[in-house]
Formats: sequence, structure tokens, C-alpha cells
Amino acid sequence: MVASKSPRAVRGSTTGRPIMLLLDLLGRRWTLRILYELRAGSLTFRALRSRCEEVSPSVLNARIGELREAGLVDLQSGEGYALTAWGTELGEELMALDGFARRWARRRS
Amino acid sequence: MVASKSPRAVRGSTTGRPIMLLLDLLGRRWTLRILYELRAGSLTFRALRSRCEEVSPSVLNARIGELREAGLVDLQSGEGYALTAWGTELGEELMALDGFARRWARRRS
DNA sequence: GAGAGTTGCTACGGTATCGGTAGCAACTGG
DNA sequence: CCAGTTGCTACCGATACCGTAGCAACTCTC
Repeated sequence: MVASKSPRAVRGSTTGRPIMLLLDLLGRRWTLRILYELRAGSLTFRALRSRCEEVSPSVLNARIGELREAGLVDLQSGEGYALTAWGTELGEELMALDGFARRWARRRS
Repeated sequence: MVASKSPRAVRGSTTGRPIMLLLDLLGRRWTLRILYELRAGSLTFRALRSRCEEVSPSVLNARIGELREAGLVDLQSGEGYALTAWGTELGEELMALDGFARRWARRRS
């Protein structure tokens, strides 16, 4: 199995609206960060962990499992973890946040 | 005070990069959802709570406090909570996710 | 000015999630 | 055989979260 515990399918998506699924998925600790760190290329489990400030492997594995189940991340043997086509597309959306973040950080003291 | 407990300033932003601050802020439960729900206009505390599936008021208040401190959300007396100019800008970035979410939801079963 | 209805917000206790460390099985290269 | 990877799990203490109840302040209406 691929870690398909499916903690709760999707946490609180009573509406069924896709955006809720997505917001729910992304609103978990380290999920956004993982996508961000994988933007430039594949990383091994441990390398990814290092990039994420040595997050607990159990949590990292849980997040990876969710992202794999969502079809956003994939494990390719020998290459480590990488974004899928969907993951890449989402990553590009998130990269728009980077520009905003810089402008935003400048204004708040 | 405005709920300025500042749980940890920013969770794990050892790098100081603005994007990390932002990802950290957005990677908390309900934060993305709150921004999303406020996109169309102001909402009172309780209305916002209803939109967020009756999230615990303590958590909602914590998230609001963080968003206010970040200058993304504002409380205008008599009007309820609303996005600031920065919040609106960020909200627009997030709205790009909505289109992605629909396409993405279609592919996964 | 008493009551009902708002508002934003807090306190409390139980529970789920997260964090930190240790370590396993499998594989690779000597 | 041994050292060094890899992905991943188990355990358990710490923290964030949830659910309910309720408060003070304000606005109505009568």
C-alpha cells in the first residue's frame, strides 16, 4: 500500500466543492512547504526532510501519502520524490505567492 | 491587545525568507479557508464561523489575530471582518487555485 | 429601562495532530 | 561482511485543535 490510510478523506469538505478539498489539503502543516521545496526538482525522502527543517518523518510521510494520493507528488525509484504534472501546475500557482510575499514582507515593518 | 500572543512569531522561519513566513501562516488550519470566505466581502465573526463549518471560536479568533497582525484582515466596526488591500491581493492569488482545483478534481476519479 | 437579540471573544476539558528520537528492512558498493 | 545509503514505522511527550458554554458590550423594541 502507498500509505493510503486516508486520515479523513478530506477534513471538513461537506460541500464537495473541489476548492474545499484543495484548501483542506494545503492547510495542513508542511504541505505547502513540501510542494514549494519540490518545485525545482526531485528530492529524496531525507533530503526533503532536511529542506523542511527536519520535520518528523512520520508527519512527512503522512503529508507525502496525502499528496501522492492526490496525484500531486510521485515517487520514482532512484530519483526520489517529485511533482507530477498536476503538482507542477499547482506549484506554479503557488510560485505566484512568492512575488506577493516579498512585496508584502516589505510593507509590514 | 489584538490577540497578539504571537504563538511563535513564525513557525520555523529560520531562513527569514518572506515566502516561508507566508507558507507558514497559510499552512495553519482554517487560514486559507478564512481568506477564501472573505473574498466576496466582509463577514461578522459568527458569519465567518458559520462559513467555516462552525470552527471553534477560539481557533477562529487565533487565526483572525494572526491575519490581522499580518495586515491581511481587518475589523471595521459595524461591518465585521474584511480583507485589507494586501489581503485582497493575496485572495486574488488564491482564487487562481479555484480554477486549478476544478480541473484537478475532474481527473482524480 | 427591562428584555431580547445581536456583536466579538474567552475558558475549559477532551481529543486529534504534531514533534523528536530511535530504529527497522531493503538496497548498494566495496 | 560491513558500512552507508534509501524509504519508512513505532513509540511517546508536547502542542494545536475541537466542542460547548458563557460573558461583556452594544443595539434594538417596547
